[in-house]
Amino acid sequence: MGTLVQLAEAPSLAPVQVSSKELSEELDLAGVLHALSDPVRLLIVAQLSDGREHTCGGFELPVSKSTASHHFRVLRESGVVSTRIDGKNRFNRLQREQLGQRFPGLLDAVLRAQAS
Amino acid sequence: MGTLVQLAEAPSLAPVQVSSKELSEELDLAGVLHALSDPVRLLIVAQLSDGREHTCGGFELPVSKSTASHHFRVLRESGVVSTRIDGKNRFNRLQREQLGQRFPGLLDAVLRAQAS
DNA sequence: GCCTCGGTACGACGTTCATCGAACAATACC
DNA sequence: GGTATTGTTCGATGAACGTCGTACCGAGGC
Repeated sequence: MGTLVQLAEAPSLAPVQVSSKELSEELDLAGVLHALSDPVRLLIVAQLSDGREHTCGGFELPVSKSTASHHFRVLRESGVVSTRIDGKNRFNRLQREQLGQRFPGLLDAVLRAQAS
Repeated sequence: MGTLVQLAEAPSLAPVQVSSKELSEELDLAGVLHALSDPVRLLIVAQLSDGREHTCGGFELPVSKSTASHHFRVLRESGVVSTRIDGKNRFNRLQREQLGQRFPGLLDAVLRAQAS
């Protein structure tokens, strides 16, 4: 079974949040827009818009492995994407609920614009 | 009467487009999102969201005059804002129609998110 | 004419960014 | 144990960005 990092079974004194933004941090509008303002990252969110989980390697991206990892980190830290670790895979998922709650209609508009 | 720069009466061999994007250039999603991903520029579009025209000096911005001019240029070149010259004033207006047509719901979602 | 006012253009400066290759770490498989 | 596989981290590098002050320019007012 896959376990989220912040729910690791170890007695973690400082629970590391890898999957998405800390609950205390606010979703920042400028930060989210910046995360979405890169063509490669728009490709990622477009492929994630099916609502399913995708591993980092499951994307067709025109950049190197390390650059792709960088873009996943930007999306993670901005709160657009969450990551669940399972074995040697990272399963990424679009944070539709949180984003839709904080910025209603924003992600949908971006996805619709990207699709056209 | 104010005249748009690209309609200047002078026999301009290379018509300068100041007010907004060239008609030939496409509105670029990543470019628009990048233009909207700065706090100062979000302040500008928020104050422009009343639909009326505002001069560059009519904004309350926490930056210098030259920096503000830079941000207006980014908004202009991305197609978010158009500028009409009248006398010694530049009147800026939000490009709601063009943006709404190309990216339906996007600007509205950003403005709603910014307002909250 | 001169001077002010509104805004742009030009450098300059420091920061951030996107990109890469190489090294590293963790997991799974043999 | 050894070896892939998956993804992150670490410099490094060049480009873009945000910021500023100063100089500049066009329009109006004196």
